[in-house]
Amino acid sequence: MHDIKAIRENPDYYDKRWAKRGLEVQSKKILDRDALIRKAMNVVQEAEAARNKSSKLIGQAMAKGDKEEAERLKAEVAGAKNVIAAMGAQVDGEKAALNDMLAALPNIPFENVPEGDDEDSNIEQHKWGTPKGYNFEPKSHDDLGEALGMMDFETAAKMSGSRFVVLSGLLSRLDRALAAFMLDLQSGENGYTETTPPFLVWDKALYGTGQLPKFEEDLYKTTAGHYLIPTAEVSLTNIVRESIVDAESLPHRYTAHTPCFRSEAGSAGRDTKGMIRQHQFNKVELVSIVKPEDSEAEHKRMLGCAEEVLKRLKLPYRVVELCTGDLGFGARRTFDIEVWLPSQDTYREISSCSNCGDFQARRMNARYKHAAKDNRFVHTLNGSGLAVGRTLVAVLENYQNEDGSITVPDVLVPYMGGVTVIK
RNA sequence: GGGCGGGUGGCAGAGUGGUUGAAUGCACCAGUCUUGAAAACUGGCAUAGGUGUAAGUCUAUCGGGGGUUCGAAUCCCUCCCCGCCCGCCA
Repeated sequence: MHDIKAIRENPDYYDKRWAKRGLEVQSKKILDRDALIRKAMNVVQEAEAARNKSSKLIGQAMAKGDKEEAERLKAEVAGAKNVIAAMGAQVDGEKAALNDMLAALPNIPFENVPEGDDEDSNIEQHKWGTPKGYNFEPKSHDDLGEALGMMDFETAAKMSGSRFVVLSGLLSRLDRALAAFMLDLQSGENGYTETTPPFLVWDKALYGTGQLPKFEEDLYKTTAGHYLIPTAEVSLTNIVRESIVDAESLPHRYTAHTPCFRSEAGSAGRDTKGMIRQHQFNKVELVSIVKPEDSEAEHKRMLGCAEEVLKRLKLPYRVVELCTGDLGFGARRTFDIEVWLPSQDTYREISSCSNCGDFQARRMNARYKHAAKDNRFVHTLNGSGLAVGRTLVAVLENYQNEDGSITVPDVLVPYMGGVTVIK
């Protein structure tokens, strides 16, 4: 959510930053509506003040037994109420319309974010590791998994349709091993508090993190009215919603291993093969709640925490900073981590670390006590640490052997019960 | 799912239609006293918004929404949450 006061004071700045994300001028219609609301509100409030004043006098007149005066005042109040009802309805309607406008506008990028229209303008920050050469044609993860008899898309399709998979045996175990390894790293060494949050949330929680109201079609909704979380970012960030936390308690760092549910509306035909794009996948998420002055440093730290997973798995990757045109709705700055996939001969996204500034905090009213009588909005950050399904894909492809077996990365062997090769 | 009881300021807890934005206690802030602290005493202490250079002033808010009334924390409806009992159930 955007600060209407800030827009009033500096409309050009907002328009310029929104323009970087490909939006037309917004401030004019926002401020026109805002002015209209304030004008109408004045009328309503004056009528309300008159009503309150007369009502109190009625009480006094009644106490004195002055029926005539009371009746006269009642007529006054009735007049005021007509104004309140008519103008009040207009104010409510305009306020809702303004709120809808603001809620649908994306966050504004930080000044230091590279400019550009789309992913072609993203900037590679650094690379780690070197893709190893193969003296055979590397297979795709789904070919490998199916050949092993441990990755079954057809069976999943029978019960759930496309974009689902049944893992079994050692691949199922590998999925669990990866998640456990990531959780141990993030909670044990990196200081994130391990959390088991709800997977079903209300609309207001999704509104808080920015998935609603604009992206409802990407979500699954239950008959009871809950939504399935598309990422644990929703559950973990909403931990601080509608609260005022002590400044000394910051930063808060949370991690959780959860399934994520995405309808993938609009991505028909993309990545239809394999496990890259599923309706349901597991992810270990990282969320930080920090003071505004700490969010840039925390962002770098979080990126490092996510990178560490790939380093220990010895998977080659690169880090890309998203340009203004490629930023997600709620983000002010984002680093993507892309892992090397030999079968595709390219890097594919496996993590996205975003600093949302106070954007989500405003939407969910999450503040910290800066000083007595001075509560300020926190900054929120989220990142994948990592997407488990895509990490499994990367392990299969990068650790494949010519005979179709998979060598288990050293750090995962203890989590695999000592198994060193999947065959 | 059924029944009963609750939801009031940072916390505890009064308040069942008329200067109640809300008693009281605790916590917190400032001051007096003290070498310092504690205790005691004095004062202050909710949030959001409109308006104003400012002092100020006005409006809204007692879980959310709606209603009754000249007037609602108080009455009615509805939803949510918490507690207890029953039923069902991993």
